[in-house]
Order: sequence, then structure tokens, then C-alpha cells
Amino acid sequence: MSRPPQKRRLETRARLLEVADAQIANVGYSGLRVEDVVAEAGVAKGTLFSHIGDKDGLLAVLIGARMMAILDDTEASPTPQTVTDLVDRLLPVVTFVAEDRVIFDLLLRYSGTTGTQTDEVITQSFFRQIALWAGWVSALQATGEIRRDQPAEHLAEGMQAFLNHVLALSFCAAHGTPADFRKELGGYLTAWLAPQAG
Amino acid sequence: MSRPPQKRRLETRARLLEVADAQIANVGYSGLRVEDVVAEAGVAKGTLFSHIGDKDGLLAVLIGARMMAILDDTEASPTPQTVTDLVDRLLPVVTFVAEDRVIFDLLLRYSGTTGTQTDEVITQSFFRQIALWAGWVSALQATGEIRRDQPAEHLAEGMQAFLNHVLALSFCAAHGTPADFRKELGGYLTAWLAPQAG
DNA sequence: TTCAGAAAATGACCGCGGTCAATATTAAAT
DNA sequence: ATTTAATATTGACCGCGGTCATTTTCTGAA
Repeated sequence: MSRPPQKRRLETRARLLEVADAQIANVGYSGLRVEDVVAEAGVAKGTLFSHIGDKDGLLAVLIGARMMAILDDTEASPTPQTVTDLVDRLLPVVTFVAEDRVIFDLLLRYSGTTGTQTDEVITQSFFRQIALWAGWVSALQATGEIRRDQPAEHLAEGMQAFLNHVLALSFCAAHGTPADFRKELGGYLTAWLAPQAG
Repeated sequence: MSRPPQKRRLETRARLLEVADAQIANVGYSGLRVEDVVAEAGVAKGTLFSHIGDKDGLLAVLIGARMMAILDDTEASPTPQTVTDLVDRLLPVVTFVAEDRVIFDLLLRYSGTTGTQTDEVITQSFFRQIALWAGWVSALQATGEIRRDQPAEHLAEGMQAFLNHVLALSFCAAHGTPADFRKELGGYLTAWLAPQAG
């Protein structure tokens, strides 16, 4: 039979996450190396993989936590009254994800994990984000600020599509401009949420 | 001084691409292993990397070629008269990309390589695709079939965003349905191109 | 024909993520 | 206290992408 995890195991796991988080602060997400983490945590390599499936899993936990923290902040701020407001509410997420390509890649990989693996923090953060956005959209629909011919949830998911699009472009933008997300995203979201003609 | 490439080099490069393409037909894109390619091509490992920067570069060439072939077909078919027609025109691309996650990842990575590295086939395929779509959109705008408040190019780029979104979801869809792209994409593109309310 | 130097190809080597049979530790049962 | 069985950890090992000093092959000039 299976028994509950022992205290030692929980401590080891916590230490691994702690060390990884600290190292990311120095070398960034793409600079993280498993061997460094286990070395500083004082455990063997296999231990990390027995706790967390693979390197992506480790990153997923940490990125999921960051996403949750950002959502906490965002939820604490007032509901946007206009599309422009709404774009501003998205900037913290955008800034975080734009920080490192691996964040974007990983989020995209987990972004549709509907149904399975709901226990993953990163997956929960997606549900939370879409739900939050759908709430905003719904409110804006009520005030007549934006279109009403589509369900709020559908519009929220479309927002995700544009957000990812703008982020994807920003990573290739070797060209001068460091990507003006507010303007780029604003253009798409205005066209998506508040179209002028039928 | 630099001299033009020798005949031998061109042959080697062609052989590598040929072998890689053949192996992909058997093991798929994600199953391709550099060591197998060089073995069957009868060259050393380093040779491949001296021809093509890295494994992604190899895949980019082959995927770029496939994309071009698909675009050839698509261009040969008649211009769509409705949004539904337009969605059908996208299905060949969608089906190809949905075939393997690495195709999607790689396309996304190269998708915004505007300006730099225009010589890459895969990059050219993007320009071509967007231009083609923008042409369709423009024609549909002229007939009043779709919205006119946005430039055709902007609408075309938005189409790309939704296409990627639907593809991203399809890879996570461990849930039963093998993703009905026509319906999913149709929902988004109708809402994007032919909104009902302002 | 010979020779210099550039281009092409080589393969031993490395980095790093990931595996797994073996070992150590824990905690419940006797 | 001792045994026992499940849990937790270990570290040598592997796979595979990628590097680079060295060697081979080509080409044009003397």
C-alpha cells in the first residue's frame, strides 16, 4: 500500500525549489542547470528527478508560482473600464513572460492542459487568468464598451491568442524596437473586442 | 579570400537533406536523430553542423520546403469567397503543423524573423503566407463579406494568431476529441473577420 | 608537376538532461 | 529491540546534440 510522503521528502523538495528559485534570480530561467541545483541543494541528481519529472517540470512549478503572484496583484487592482485599461492590466504578465524565451515556450506547452493534471499550479494559473479576463470582458459588455455578439469566455480566449502572438513576435524582434507591447497588443485587442464594422 | 563553394560541398549538403527527409518519413520530425542522418549519409557528425548550424536549422530547411509546397497548392486553388471557404484553405497547413509538435515549436520560433535572415526558406514561407492571406482578406473586404475597419494585413496577422492558438490547444488536447480544426478555427475567424456588433 | 593555402571533412571529446539498479533510511508490526 | 516492507536517496551510466583541433582534399599559381 501507499503511505503519505515522509517529512524528509517534503524538506528535500522544498530545498530544491528554493535553491532553483535563487539560482534563477542570478542566471535567469534559460541559464538554470540541474547539476547546479542539486549541487547547491546537497542531493544527488536522481533525487531531483524523482521529485519532479524533468527540468520542464521544475520550471513549471516556479513559473506557475510567479504567475499566481502576478494574478494576485492583478486581481487586487480595479476592474478595467476601457479596452485601454484592460491592456494595461495585462502588462505585468507580458513583461514577465517576455523576460525569457523559455517562460514563453513552457507556458505555451502547458497552456491547454485542460482536464488532465489540474493539480499543476501552472495549469491552475491558466484557468484563473482566463476566468479573470472573462469577468472583465463580461463587465465591459454590460457597459456597452465592447462587442456582445460573442460569449465573454470566447473573447477571453481570443485575448490569449493575441497575447501569445505579440510575445512570439517580440522574441524574434532583433530589429531595434524592444517591442512596445502596449501599442501592439492594444491594436489587436481593440480590433478584437471593439470592432467598428460588421 | 573567400571562394565559391566546391561541388563536393553542394553534393554533401544535398545528400544530408535527402537522407534526413527520408528518415523523417519513417520516424517523424521528433524522431529524427542527427547521428542516424550522418551515418546513412556517410559523413562525420561535424560535417552536418558545418553545413547547417544546428538540428533546428536542419528541421527548418525541411519544414520550410514543406510549407512552400503547401503554399504552392493553396495558391493554385481559387480565392475563397466566404470566411468558411477561407478556413478550408487553411486546413492543409493546419494538418501539417498538427502532425508533430516540433513543427509547431519550430515555426513559432522562426515566425517573426522579419528583416534578418530573409534567405531562410522557412522565413520566406511566412511572408508568402501572410501576403496570400492578406490578398484573400482584401478581396473579401471588397465584396463586403468581412469587416473593413482594419487593414487587410493586420487581419491576416490576426489570423496567424488564432491559427497558432488553435494548434497550441490541439497539442494539449489529451481529451478524447482529436481537435476539430474547421469548427474551432471557424469560430475564431468568423468572430475576428466578420464581427456582428460594434 | 609541384606547391601553397583555402575549403571540406573528420572523429574524439564535451555538456547536460535524464535513467535505474543498488543502497540507505524510515516507520509500522512483532 | 528486531524484523520487515515501503519509501527516499544515490551516483555511475547513457543518449544525443554540438564543438574544434587536426587531417584530407581541392584549386589555382609558379
